[in-house]
Amino acid sequence: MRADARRKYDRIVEAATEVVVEQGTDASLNEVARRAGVGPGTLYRHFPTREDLINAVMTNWVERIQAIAEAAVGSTQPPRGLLLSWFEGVVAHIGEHSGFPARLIAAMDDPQSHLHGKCEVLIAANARVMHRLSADGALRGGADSAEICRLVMGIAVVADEGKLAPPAVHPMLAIVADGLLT
Amino acid sequence: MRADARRKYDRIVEAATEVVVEQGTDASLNEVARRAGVGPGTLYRHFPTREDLINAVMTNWVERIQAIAEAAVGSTQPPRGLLLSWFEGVVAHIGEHSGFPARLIAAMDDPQSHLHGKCEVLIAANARVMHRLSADGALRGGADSAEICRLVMGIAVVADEGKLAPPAVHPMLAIVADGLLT
DNA sequence: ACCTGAACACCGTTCAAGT
DNA sequence: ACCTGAACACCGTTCAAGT
Repeated sequence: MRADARRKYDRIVEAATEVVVEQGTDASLNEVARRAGVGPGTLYRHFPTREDLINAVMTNWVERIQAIAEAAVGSTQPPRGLLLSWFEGVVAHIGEHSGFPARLIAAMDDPQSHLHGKCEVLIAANARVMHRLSADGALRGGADSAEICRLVMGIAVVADEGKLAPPAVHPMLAIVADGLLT
Repeated sequence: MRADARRKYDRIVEAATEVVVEQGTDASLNEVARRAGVGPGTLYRHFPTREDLINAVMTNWVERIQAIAEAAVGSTQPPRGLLLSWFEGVVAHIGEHSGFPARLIAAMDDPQSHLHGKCEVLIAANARVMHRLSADGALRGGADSAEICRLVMGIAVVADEGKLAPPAVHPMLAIVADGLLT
């Protein structure tokens, strides 16, 4: 990639991050191009699909979700508290950008999607937490990590769409936790 | 309402039903007007907002959800099976029109929405089922009907967005059922 | 090799003009 | 009283023309 192209690329991602934070994942791409000081064609050249762009905006999302999982695995809390704070972390982190939960769910069952890798990261992170609880004999068993992630992502959509504050999300997560624990 | 207006009104709802069944709740309103053989202005005169139109399309949704709840309340199944088939019925019925689950969730916390009444119907129907299970001492208690509905609607969104078949939805509902039952 | 920006087909929404 | 359909501002996406 030529130096000037690289520069434009960076400006686009920068602008996209701004716009997505303000207006969510469904924001106008022309607006992004406008704010980046770039023609629409240039945006499409670098990011042929909207998911490509979102994927670029969410680059460090991966590390953060892994860090949250790590914290849960290393926690000394009792199982229920540990599971709940992990779930709360996931919902908060996924829901930080409005529209993102719904896109993640769609990407889950579509290996074509550029966001599919992010789903796999989440599933793996969740599996680590489940494994830790399983070692303590705290888990009922029988539930696949992908299923659990889908469920929690569904709650993230509810929180996003209904603009719910964390305390309003808690009761739903509590039901799920009770369903998973022995 | 004048007779000719009434006729146009009916044709719009008819066309909207068709289009929503084919393309979901986000379908083009101009397309609806086109198919109804009506100017866009006429559509807006009868249905100032998109939710107004969807609400009209979903008129008999109410009776059907109540019938499903009735069937569950009168069932002789053991609690877990009863709860699961109620939930499955709800997810299937809500998810019949793509995009509808997400709209219902948004309407839940927005009393302004014309779809808000539909949410209340669902919450009431679910409360009846919960009451029946509670009488059998099968419920853990502590969960509000609205919370449970939100959770199930979240699963409906997951099913909708991920185009999941009923068997793929079952594991998530099972976790929720286990979380609610004693 | 890369970018621009006009152009196209679409959408939601409004409102003067008609009957 | 009710309807029409042209009109407006927007959007996603493409592609000839430029550097």
